[in-house]
This record gives sequence, structure tokens and C-alpha cells, in this order.
Amino acid sequence: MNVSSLKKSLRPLSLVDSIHATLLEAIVSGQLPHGSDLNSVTLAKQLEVSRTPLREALRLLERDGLVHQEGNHKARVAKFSADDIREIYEVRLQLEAAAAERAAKRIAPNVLAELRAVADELSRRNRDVDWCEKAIAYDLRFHEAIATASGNNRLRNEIRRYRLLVRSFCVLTGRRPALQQALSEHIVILDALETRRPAAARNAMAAHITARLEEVLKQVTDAA
Amino acid sequence: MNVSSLKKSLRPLSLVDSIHATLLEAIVSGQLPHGSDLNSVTLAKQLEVSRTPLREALRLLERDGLVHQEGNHKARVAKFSADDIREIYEVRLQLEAAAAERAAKRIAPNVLAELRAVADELSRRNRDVDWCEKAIAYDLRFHEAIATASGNNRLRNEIRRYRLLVRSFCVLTGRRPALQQALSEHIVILDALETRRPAAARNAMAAHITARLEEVLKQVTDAA
DNA sequence: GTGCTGCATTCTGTATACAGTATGCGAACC
DNA sequence: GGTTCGCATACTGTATACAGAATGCAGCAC
Repeated sequence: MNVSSLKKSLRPLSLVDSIHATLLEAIVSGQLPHGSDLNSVTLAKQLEVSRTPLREALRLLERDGLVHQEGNHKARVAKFSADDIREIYEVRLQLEAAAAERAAKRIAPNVLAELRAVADELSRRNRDVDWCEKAIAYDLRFHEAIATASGNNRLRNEIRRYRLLVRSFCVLTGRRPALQQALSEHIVILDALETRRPAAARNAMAAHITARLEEVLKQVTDAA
Repeated sequence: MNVSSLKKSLRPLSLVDSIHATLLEAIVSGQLPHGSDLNSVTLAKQLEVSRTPLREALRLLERDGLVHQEGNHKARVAKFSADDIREIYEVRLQLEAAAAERAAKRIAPNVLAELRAVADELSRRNRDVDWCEKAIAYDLRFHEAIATASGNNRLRNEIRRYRLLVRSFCVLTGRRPALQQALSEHIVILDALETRRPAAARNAMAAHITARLEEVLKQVTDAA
């Protein structure tokens, strides 16, 4: 048996990492609304940790772009303007389009088959009660699979980072993303991947992300 | 007078930020060689700070990709394999190509004129004693100007982040980058920017970064 | 009543203290 | 002689303590 695979479970995340993960989840899930005050004393009490690891976690979140340090030494959950959202999607587009282009050459047939199978099922059974839930999980899996298939770990990490940001303002809008629409765009990308056309995959991914941006912007301006 | 513009100078960098900057400089300048041990007690003594802000700075450097946290709780200056370098340049290429494409539409004529003037001067006076120094400063300015002209702050920040990584292994190779070659590639990009051709700018930037990658890889494998 | 000043409170940033864990070396045993 | 166990040391991760800065409120002046 390969013992080294246990290492991770034996060595639990450092406090900093688990605080980071906890706050991350709280932010992207909307539990900590955009703009909320992050008082280190209060937060430390709530999380039952000391301020030292909490501070480190907050600094990481700042790097993630989810927390904004104000001039007067106050940390707040970041607020995103329409321009911020545009900027973020723009960078995300570049990263994911590159990943799709590379993935077209390298993605494993079984991964492709798996993605196609789920996409087909979602297309057929779009009246299921848990359809939304499944579709969201699929969306995650889809983008993650392509990011991984790019064969570039750093690219994959950057894509993950941006996915967090995007998730956080999907919650902000308070509405379900247009999953049905996204699914059909995914299928276009899948077609390109299956036929191993890098340029087509890039374009399809770019179109997908642009369309999602438009959707989010519409929701944001509607909400305002 | 606009007093708010003073704010930044009144509020000096936090200790964490200056430690971060100091170590960053030490790493990318080669003063702290790749692979060196980063003992928190020793480092804190050397920098005359306590371990708390130092730890935060180290974590940030880890996020920057310049420090690697090993399993046994040891921090080291990151070592980059040829594959790492390829991955980093790949991501950098996507970011900078996108910036160039956008900059072609938006870059201000006076910035363009300034870049062109320096490029011309460097082309003419390529025997000056301080030519290398000037050329390096120009390279920095060139990429920074384009990143800024992209009009996307996040994109610019990501580009800066990657430039640090790239700088750090230019030192690693222990050789001067091929500045003359880079300069002529810059001029191709400038041509595209001046004639406002986004696609051409993108392609020229992509070609430039690919060429730089090849150069660095050659130096790394030679050194090995 | 309105606005300024000074103090009390609170919060952040940094330093230090403490506990648990890894590391390296020497001694004992095979 | 080589290997293994155990201890001393050193280092990391977390908590706490302390100092300086910001905020808010009360009291005073106008």
C-alpha cells in the first residue's frame, strides 16, 4: 500500500488553512455578505481561535480578492462593482480559454465521455427536482476537468482562484445562474474538445464566459 | 491642494508589507538563492522584526510562488524545474497577450511615443556602458505600460505577479537575458500598438514571450 | 442648539511566551 | 561495525500580552 497517500489526512490542515477555508466558504456562500466588517477580535472568538492565525487567513483572503483592507486598518468583505465583475471575468476568460485550447489536445477520452454522459443526462432530465443542484455540481466538474486537462498546474490554480470570485458574486446577485443556458454552451465546448479542435474550444469557452458575464451584469444592474 | 494624495506617504507600509518587499527583492535578485532554507527565528533576527509579521510575509511569498512550504514545516525559496518555468511562461503569455490586445485599442499616444523614443535610443546607442541597465529598466517599463493600458487593474496585478517569478529565474540562470533580441521583439509589438491592430499586438506579444521562454529554457538546460 | 475638544474605549499591529513536534547525535544493543 | 532507540535541541504553530492608533461620546464653548 502506498503510505504517502495518507500523509494529507495524517497532517490536518494548519489552523490558518482551515480558517481560510471556513471564511472563504462563508463569503462565497453569502453567509458573510459583501461589505461586512471583519473585526479580528469578534471573529477570533466566533471561530474559537486566536487572532494570529486569523490574521494570516485574512491576509490570504485579501490576496484572493475576497477581502478588502481599508485605509483605516479595517478589513471588510470585498464589494464588487460592475466594473470589478467585468475585470474579473475578463481575466477568467483568458485563463479558461487557454485551458480549453490546451485541453482539446490533451483531455483523456474517458473524462470527455464522463462529461458528455452527465451533460446528456442533464439535458434529458431537466425537470428533476434536484436538477439545479446537479447542474451546479456539473458546472464545477466541467470547468475543473478542463483546467486539469490543460496540463498546467499553475493555470489550473489561477482558474480555481477566479472561480471563487465568480461564485461569490453569483450569490451576490441572489439569483440562480442561468444553468440551462450554460449547459448548452458547455455542449458546444464539449463538441470542440471531442473533435480535438483547439481553436474552436477556445472560442466556445470564450463565448461561454462572455455570455455568463452578460448574465451576471444584467442581474447586478437589475438588483441595483 | 489635494491632501488625500498624501495619505499613502503618511501611512507607511506595514511591517508585513516591507518584510514582504525586502524578501521579494532578496529572492528575485538572487541574494537568497533558490532552495535556501528560511528559518523564521534566524530571519527574524536578521531583519530585526518579530516572527509574527515575518510569518505573514512568508505566507504571502508562498502565494506569490516564490517560497515553497515543505511537508515538514520548513519554508524554502522555491526551486523551479524546466516544467515549472514552462508553466509560468504559459500563464504569463496568456495574460500579457490579452493585455497587448486590449492596449492596442486604448494605449495613450504620449505613452506610445515615450516607449518608441526609448526604444529608438536603445537601438541606436547599443554600445553605451550602461546600455544593459537601461534596457532592463525599459523592459520593465514597456510591459508595465502595456499592462496598465489594458485598462484592467486585476490583469495588471496578475501580470506583475508573474513578472516577479520570471525575474527570479532570470537571476537563477546567472546570465543576462538576451536584451538585444527582446528589444527588437518589443519594436514589433510597438508597431502593432501604433497602428492600433489588436490581433497583431496579441500575436507579437505571444511571440515575444515564447521567444523569451525558449531563451530561458536554453540557459537553464545549459547550466544543468 | 451646534460644533469642537479631550478622554475613554476598542481595535489593530507587533512582540513575546508557551507547547507540541521534528531533527540530529550519542549510547546501547545486536 | 552497524543499527536502533532515546534524549537534547531547535523550530514551528498558536496563544497571549502590550503598545499605539482610531473611534465615539460626553462635556464644554459659542
